[in-house]
Amino acid sequence: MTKELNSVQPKSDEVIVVNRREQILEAAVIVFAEHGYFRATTAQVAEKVGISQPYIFKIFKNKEELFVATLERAFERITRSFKGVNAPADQIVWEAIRVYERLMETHPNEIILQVQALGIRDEAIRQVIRQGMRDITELVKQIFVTAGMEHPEVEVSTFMANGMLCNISMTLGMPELKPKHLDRG
Amino acid sequence: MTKELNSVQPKSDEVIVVNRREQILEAAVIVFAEHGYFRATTAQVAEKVGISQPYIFKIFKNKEELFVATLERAFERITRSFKGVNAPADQIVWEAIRVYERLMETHPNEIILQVQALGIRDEAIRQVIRQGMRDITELVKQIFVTAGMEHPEVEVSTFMANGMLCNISMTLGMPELKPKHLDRG
DNA sequence: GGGTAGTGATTGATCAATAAATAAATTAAA
DNA sequence: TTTAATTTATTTATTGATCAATCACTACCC
Repeated sequence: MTKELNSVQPKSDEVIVVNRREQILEAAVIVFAEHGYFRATTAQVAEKVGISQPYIFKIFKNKEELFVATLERAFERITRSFKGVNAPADQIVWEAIRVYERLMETHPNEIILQVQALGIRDEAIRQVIRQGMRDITELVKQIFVTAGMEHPEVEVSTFMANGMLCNISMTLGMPELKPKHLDRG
Repeated sequence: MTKELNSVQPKSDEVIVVNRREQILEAAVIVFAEHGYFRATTAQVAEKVGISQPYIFKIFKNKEELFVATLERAFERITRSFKGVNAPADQIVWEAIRVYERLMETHPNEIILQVQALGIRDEAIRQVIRQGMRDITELVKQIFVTAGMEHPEVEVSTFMANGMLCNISMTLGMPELKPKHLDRG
């Protein structure tokens, strides 16, 4: 049922040292997205990696820190994706949408993770998501301004709102909730 | 610290029978909004009502059912608020926004509850929030159509997107995230 | 023989949920 | 109209599970 993720073939005698931290994060994203932060157990994450449950705590101080790390990773991927975006003013929004849509296809679990995090009341997690939202907003604004857009503030806000509705639509499994703009130009 | 909510003054000999179910729901909204569904304990809810913890389970089958009830209550309040909305096509959106903004002021905890619920992976809760979203979307659409609006589908979608961003802005305590439309017409 | 990578066994808290008992109120009987 | 019976409201005490986190140990490599 739960497939291990660390299926690494050592080439002859050369031992491939996989990064345990990365492996754990990779598994954690999946487990957290499926069961939610609180229902997910460190044992499930460990099982998916193929290590013992206590070993998680050799690498992450506690469960919260593990979740924070997965969340930060998710936000970093978003900002990294947006960093390269560049287009003339009349195309920049569609370009940004395109980039984000691809991200949602390739890393749906990270999107789910973020929607989860919106509702978590633990302060450490709230801080991460606040910072993440700030970073994305600022970055998108910078992109829109650079493209020479008319009303960047309003456009950024609209972009964030529709992006959020996209996330929620996906997390809830309600495709009918997706923003209607996106249907056709 | 945690103030009891059932401070009811019986008028002379006339005994005012307060509805325990309602009292519990009232307390639950507060406790859930503050700590989140999973961290909130039934003991905290009970303490706030001024009853014993096990008594909660005489009225609600389990914790999940209690949460579902609070969530349904929150959604009902939203739909009830929108039910009466009516205005000409060029004012209907602002009217809907006005109504929703008042709701956010009077019942912020119910909004927080909904944002929380977006990320919860338990199937019973997901169903409630899916239905709630469907109900609101449909109702807003009906209002917009009745007002004789040009592109109701797109407008409803935009309304939902900005509404969600509002909710998130509130839940995260990030006023700067609020939709920029709302600043001025 | 010390460092790195890892495991098995265990514990200590936390809570939802149950069960058994009690008090209070309401109805019925005498 | 007092009292007995019965139902309703509520509590105390307890349990049973679940898990994050710790500790003490092993195996391997340089």
